[in-house]
Amino acid sequence: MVAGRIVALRSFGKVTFFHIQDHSGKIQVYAQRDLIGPENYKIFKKYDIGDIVGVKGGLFRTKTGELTLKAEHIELVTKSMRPLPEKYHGLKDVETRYRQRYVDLIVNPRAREIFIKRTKIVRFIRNFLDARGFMEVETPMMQPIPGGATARPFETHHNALDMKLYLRIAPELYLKRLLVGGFERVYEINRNFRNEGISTQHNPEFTMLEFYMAYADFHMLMELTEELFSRLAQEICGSTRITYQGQEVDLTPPWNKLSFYESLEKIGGLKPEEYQDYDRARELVQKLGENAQVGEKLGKLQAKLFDILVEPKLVQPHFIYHYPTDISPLSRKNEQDPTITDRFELFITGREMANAFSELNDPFDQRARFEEQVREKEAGDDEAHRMDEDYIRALEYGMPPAGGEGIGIDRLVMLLTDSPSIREVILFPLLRPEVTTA
RNA sequence: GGGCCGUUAACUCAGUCGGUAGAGUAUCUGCCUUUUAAGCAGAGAGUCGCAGGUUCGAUCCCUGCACGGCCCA
Repeated sequence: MVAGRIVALRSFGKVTFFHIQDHSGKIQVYAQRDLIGPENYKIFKKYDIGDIVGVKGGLFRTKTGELTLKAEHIELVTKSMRPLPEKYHGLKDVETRYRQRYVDLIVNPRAREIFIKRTKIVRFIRNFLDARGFMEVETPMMQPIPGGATARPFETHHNALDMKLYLRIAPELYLKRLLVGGFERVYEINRNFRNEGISTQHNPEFTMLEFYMAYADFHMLMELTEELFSRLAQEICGSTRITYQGQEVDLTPPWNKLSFYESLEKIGGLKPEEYQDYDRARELVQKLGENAQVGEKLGKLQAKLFDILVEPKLVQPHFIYHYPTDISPLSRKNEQDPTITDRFELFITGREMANAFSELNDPFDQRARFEEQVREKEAGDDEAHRMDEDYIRALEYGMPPAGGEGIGIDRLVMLLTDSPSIREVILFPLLRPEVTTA
């Protein structure tokens, strides 16, 4: 007995060909009146495209050579009350595809394929990390202090405790508490929530991998990242050279490495005095059409210059390292130059794919960084990091030196499935509610 | 938040220089025992996104709104 949904139907009176589809694919069925009986055939003729049927019978090859099930018995399993979209053009309307993903999945093989690959990618990452002694954990999604990133959180309220809670913007500070607790290699793959705009690259809830590795530093993480991405590409796309939206992307290691300042010069075309002089940097940001607040830190201005002048040009994989300390409140300072940190970001196809650093484990420095962030928040930056006394207390017990990294799973899936929009790789992307009546 | 584009049958799309709409698919009926976008003949199916305005008359022109897409901030 084979069961599946009828997705195509060609009837010739006393004989009918149709295709049924299940999770594994499609197969043609041949139904002959004389074989299943005139009464049953009459009932069968009432079935429509979209109905789910069960078929019993043996296999044979038709004239055209297609492997086909010769039905001895057919029964209706589930009746479809709504017609499926047209067989030839399929369902194209993107709004309907996202709102009624169930229909999209029935009729568009490409949609099915993306989500199957997504599952494979996540499974591969888990295996990759598990094989290296990492332990998958779950940390709070609802947090009293939303930390670990600079972003606006969603707020909610717990009635019984009468307290404000936030949906997490990152799991980072909890994962590092686990390093303190002695779990030396931990990771979490789960949702983060950021109360920001929606675009082809942003959904308010998105999936993030974060992992932390005691006694590792950011150099080791670069190697690990190269290995993870190149092996993933090999596994999912069959090659480390892939195509994204018509551009060739070569993920074969080793990848390009440039310091943040080098990238401003070599790729952004700036001279040191243009980005190191506060007033000139601010002027340049404004000239490029970005707003620059009065009290904004130099690092922040430099990051804006980077976003405009450098990031879009990083199509091939690039590690950009040594980010300004101003904009890296959780990263360990560089030994030689305390104005920069031992942090890198990975860019591919002009997009940030990963963010990693040697973790700041000095409680005194961490307190000073938080205090600086609080000052910025008071000065009007509502994305600045908040003070987290318990996190500092945890560091005071001693956190082993460690490297930590975050990788945006949605963007990674976009890259590996050649998808132009994040909504193509999220089963149910956020949309405004439908007005309708359907 | 700004700009541009879209919204017509369940789906994919035409269309009306302003006179209340068509095709193919799907559905229903009839014919058809190897088809695969099967074929032939016929039928039903639309608050032309919503609300105003202009007009004798608006799906079409104007304004606003909603939803969506792309780009920008």
